Amino acid sequence: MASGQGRVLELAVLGSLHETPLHGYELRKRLNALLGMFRAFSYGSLYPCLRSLLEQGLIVEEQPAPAAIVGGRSKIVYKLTAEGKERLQDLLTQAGPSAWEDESFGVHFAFFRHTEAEVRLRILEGRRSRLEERLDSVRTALARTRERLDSYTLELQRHGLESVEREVRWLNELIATERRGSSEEKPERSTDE
Amino acid sequence: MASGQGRVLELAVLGSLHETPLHGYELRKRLNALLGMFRAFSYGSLYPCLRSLLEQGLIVEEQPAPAAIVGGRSKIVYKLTAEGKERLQDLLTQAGPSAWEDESFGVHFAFFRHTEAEVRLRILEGRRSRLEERLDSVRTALARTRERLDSYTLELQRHGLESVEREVRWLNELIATERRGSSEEKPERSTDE
DNA sequence: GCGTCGATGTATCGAGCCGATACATCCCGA
DNA sequence: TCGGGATGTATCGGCTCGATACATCGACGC
Repeated sequence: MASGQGRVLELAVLGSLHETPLHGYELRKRLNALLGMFRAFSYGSLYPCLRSLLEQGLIVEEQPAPAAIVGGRSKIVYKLTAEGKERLQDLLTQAGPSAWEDESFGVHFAFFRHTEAEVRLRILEGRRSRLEERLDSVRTALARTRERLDSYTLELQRHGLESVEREVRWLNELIATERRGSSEEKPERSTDE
Repeated sequence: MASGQGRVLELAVLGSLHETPLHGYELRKRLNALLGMFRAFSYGSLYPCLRSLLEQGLIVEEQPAPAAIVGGRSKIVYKLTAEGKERLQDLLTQAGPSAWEDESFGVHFAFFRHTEAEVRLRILEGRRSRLEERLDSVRTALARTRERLDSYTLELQRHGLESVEREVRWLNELIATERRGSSEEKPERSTDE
């Protein structure tokens, strides 16, 4: 049973197949290119997820033209079904913790183009408060134990704190841009799809 | 069978117990405080790891004085054995990929105080080249697909790249400091321990 | 005295995910 | 013609997390 709770791969796959039908190998390449430094899914996750999506009827194996079979190597091309598109819309509407935790935020963000402005804003804000929560708790813990820590640990803490503070600042800019955009007009999506 | 390959928790536990004997709950709190934003181990990892370390004879349950039992709640305090200390020394000497991958680097760094200068340098440099590898591969992939990406994805890529570049710069500073330090003297550790 | 609530404390289970691996085909250059 | 590298599908072992269950302690109000 693959991706029961961790819908994040499910979203990633559905979102990718929404653009164009793909087979596993190519799908993984695109996914990892799409997510860059944030995540890299492995086959051990991808194939079980594809099977699960098949069983749920959210995707189907596409029948290529016979000519294509003769020339090419055997590959299984998956495409979205109508139900799959519905589910994708569902997932894109989610604006709870499952959208802004570490593992999932990047994927949701990568498909923001297909997400409503209001949902985008809530995800961004949710992620920001999540990070600020952590910042608080780490800063508190640090204040209590600062004297007991050596210089390496201190440096590690400092660096960790700084990166997260930087990410919060990044989110602030994004949120400001979103607000500016949504008060005037839809932040123009290019002419794809 | 817990922590068979992923010695990272093993190192974290052994390293913490080296300072002072601890029970599970307190151990976890200290560990997570030590690692700050980098990692947060859960009981689902910690307890199996403790059991495994017990079986290997690297730690033992400490017998508290009877008086302590009467007053306190039942808790199981673990302390390092001689073999445990040996193993810790072993782990601190490791300077391979297992020391500089994402999941483990933070832990190794957090115990740099107990690590030889030469090993520290090799871990730092290993981590740096690991990150530069990833930077290369993502930048290459990005160059090939830049036109097909929307502005959100592009922003995600840009941010991801920037954070990692920043981490490389951080490593550069640390490496420079290490070299300066080791050519003159041990980079003074405060009077703890 | 009594309830109860949050922190302390030990422990396990289900499920997701990764890394390694196996296996097969295609294409290109030596 | 032979081998190596990219393409392609698929699984297995094992680690880790999040949720959860259970129990006790101390402090608080009443």
